[in-house]
Amino acid sequence: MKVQIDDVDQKILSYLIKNARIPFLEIARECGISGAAIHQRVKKLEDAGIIDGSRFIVKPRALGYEVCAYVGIFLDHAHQYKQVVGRIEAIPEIIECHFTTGNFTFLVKMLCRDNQHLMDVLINTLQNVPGISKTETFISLDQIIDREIRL
Amino acid sequence: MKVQIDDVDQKILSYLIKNARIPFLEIARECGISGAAIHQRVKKLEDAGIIDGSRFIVKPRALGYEVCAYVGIFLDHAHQYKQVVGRIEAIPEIIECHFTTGNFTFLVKMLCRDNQHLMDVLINTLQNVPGISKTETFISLDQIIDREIRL
DNA sequence: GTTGAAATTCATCGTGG
DNA sequence: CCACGATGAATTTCAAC
Repeated sequence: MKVQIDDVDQKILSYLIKNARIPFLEIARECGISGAAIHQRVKKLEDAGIIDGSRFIVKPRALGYEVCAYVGIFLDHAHQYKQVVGRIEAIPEIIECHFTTGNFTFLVKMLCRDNQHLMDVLINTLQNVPGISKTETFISLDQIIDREIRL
Repeated sequence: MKVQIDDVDQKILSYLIKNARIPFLEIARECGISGAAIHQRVKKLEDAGIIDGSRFIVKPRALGYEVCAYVGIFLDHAHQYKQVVGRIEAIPEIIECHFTTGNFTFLVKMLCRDNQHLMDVLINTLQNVPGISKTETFISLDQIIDREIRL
């Protein structure tokens, strides 16, 4: 699972991380090697699992999702982990879920249309999951940074 | 800043969110309209700021980043907000930063190579920022969900 | 908003150094 | 690992409906 990444791979990734639709030939010109070589390296990186697909980034606001919140989740008992994970996965408003050290068992990131919607998910969905004892909500009033790892 | 998105736009976005490199012509065939129409609609969505670029997703682990952590940041005084933001932006390990309600002033997401690296950022970088009084760290032992909004 | 066709550019294979 | 060359496909533009 450990794959060697050289400088050229890094350079390729640094372009693709910023713009998934950049033509391979443009990267090739920047790197001074042929398009076929870029093609092969990208394929290698994909096969190795280093690249995990690509995505267009859509602003949640534009789709009517005005509220972003993090929710810390407490469990009654640790052994309810699996069932709770299953229930959480079924909640579409949750776009990230981490199993964390510290006070919470889970820390999840949610996108909701408005505060009413957020409350609905908290009260009617999350708190109804067997095993979840309580939650702690942090509403993101402003997302100041959102970027990829620096290569 | 409010733009109308119809069903076709939604369908286009639903494809591009999952795979930024899918050919527009393939989307065109699925939607039953011409490739040129897809091209123009995507351009419209980009110009309207609904689409905020595209990215290849790279697994942090593959690049040697083994540790993902969320850190809650407390400030001495609220008016130090601006300076602290500036300092936080300069920390490359921080890939997200939210201004949040609740106990913390900021909640940031960090990627570090290992626990040693994490500790270094916490002690030598974050705690050295004037205005930051203390921090609370949640290490993500497992990221269970990572997805885009459901369209 | 949409189409269809044209010109350009690209992705993706070989084969071979 | 890489370059080259060929071909089929995709992108992009534009006139026109």
